[in-house]
Amino acid sequence: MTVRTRFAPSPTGFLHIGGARTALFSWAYAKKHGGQFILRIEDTDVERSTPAAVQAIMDGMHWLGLDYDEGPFYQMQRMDTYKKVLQTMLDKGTAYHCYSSKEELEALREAQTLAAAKPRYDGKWRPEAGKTLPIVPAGISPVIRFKNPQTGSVVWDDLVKGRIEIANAEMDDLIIARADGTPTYNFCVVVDDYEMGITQVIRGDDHVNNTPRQINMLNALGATVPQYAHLSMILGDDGQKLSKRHGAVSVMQYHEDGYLKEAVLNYLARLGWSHGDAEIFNMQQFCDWFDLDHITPSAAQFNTEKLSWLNAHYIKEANIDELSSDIATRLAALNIEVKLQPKLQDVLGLYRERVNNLNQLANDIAYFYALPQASASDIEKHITPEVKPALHELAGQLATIEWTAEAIHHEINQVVTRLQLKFPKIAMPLRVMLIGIAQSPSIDQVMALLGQKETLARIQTVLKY
RNA sequence: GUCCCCAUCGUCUAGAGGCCUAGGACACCUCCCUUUCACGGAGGCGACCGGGGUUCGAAUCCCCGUGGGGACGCCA
Repeated sequence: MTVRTRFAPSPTGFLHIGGARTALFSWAYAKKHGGQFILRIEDTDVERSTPAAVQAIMDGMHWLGLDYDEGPFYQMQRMDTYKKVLQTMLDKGTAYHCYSSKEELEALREAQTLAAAKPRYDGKWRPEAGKTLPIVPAGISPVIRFKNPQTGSVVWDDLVKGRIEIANAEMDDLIIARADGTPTYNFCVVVDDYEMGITQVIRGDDHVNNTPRQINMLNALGATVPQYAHLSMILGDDGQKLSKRHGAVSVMQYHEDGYLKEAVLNYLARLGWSHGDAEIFNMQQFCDWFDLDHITPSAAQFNTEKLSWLNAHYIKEANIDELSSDIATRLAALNIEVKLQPKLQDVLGLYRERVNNLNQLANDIAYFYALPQASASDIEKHITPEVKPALHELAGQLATIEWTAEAIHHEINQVVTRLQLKFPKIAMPLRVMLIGIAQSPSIDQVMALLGQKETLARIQTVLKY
């Protein structure tokens, strides 16, 4: 049987880090086994679902390169199918109409909670051999409930958590269609997983409790039960649960925040899954290695520092043209236009080794294309009266030489030696004058890239004071 | 409250009864490299939640605690 997995988000918000990892694992599992990965949009909650959220989710998946083989399928467009199945179940007696009102149910729940019992439906309208049902009230449209078995238990071997057994006595008859006739989540999932031939359901931990109900419905439908793999959740950097109010951000935010998708992907893959000591691997390797056996069943805390470490690695590895185009975009956002000289690729070649973030990279090299603004304290600290003569002398010499890093280095050495100064004594003020801060790569290389004319102009500007 | 799940360095994890004196990675600390800041290199610090079993032998299996999390909607 060919493997078919799916990612089934509800379009009520962006694709966050947890959803992205679920999608990644489902995707990788399908790839690993030469199967299909399906995208299904669970939009039956009309109130909260939005087209913008659908777009946001697809944008996130697209950025990460999580391509799907089938879909997107929208549940709202599959109503006919659901209604047909609903009718079949009603006919077969595995589902029934329930006329209990929302108010009635709420009161019931309240009473049960008060009595410290598990809130659940009391089975008032559940048909039973020899049982007389209440009189159907006029003018009330009923909901449809699934007739869940009341004895025995549901057992499945979770591919992540192992054997899980839940007693049917713990479950009540869940509503599978609302009063307005629209089917609900657990029912749609069952019908879809069945009809789409899903073989492995890989989803979040929070669905563990839905699984036995879904298995019961699958059985009622005479369907093959897929395998289930429940992924534990991802906690925020602070160990707290991620929520809209606290720390949950779109994966696209990582793009904006200067992370390469390769880093995010590698990080996510390694969060809750491992392959021996492997830390750095590309998606091809990940798909080759991926298995459900090595997923940790416990929750994992997100660690931005490790993500940054991976980001640094992938910035070094990145294709230089792709990196350039990314950085040019970020510079544009800073209102800095990349000029022809120095070539952005060359500048990046000098800088990419030292950073772990693309925004930082753009920011660090901005001075090549825009005038830097040194702080008064840096100027005061480094451009002291005693080095000014040296700087003047150097400036004069630099105007005459061939403009290469070697020649510049040689020239600085000459001046330094002649005036009996330490190299940093002159390198630091040069940095402040040229770059605006006292930290940079090798100053001679920076100057070589900046160009003779620009370098001298910047030096003169400062020395005039 | 009921049910379900989880538990190894600060963090991500390796670990399938002897390869464990518990390994790797991030972070941190020290040193080296050095023209500053980084990068890089070499070291270091640092964990099996507690208690009972089972066994010749337990991080690993079982039970009980404890702690954390999840579910209990005409949400998904």
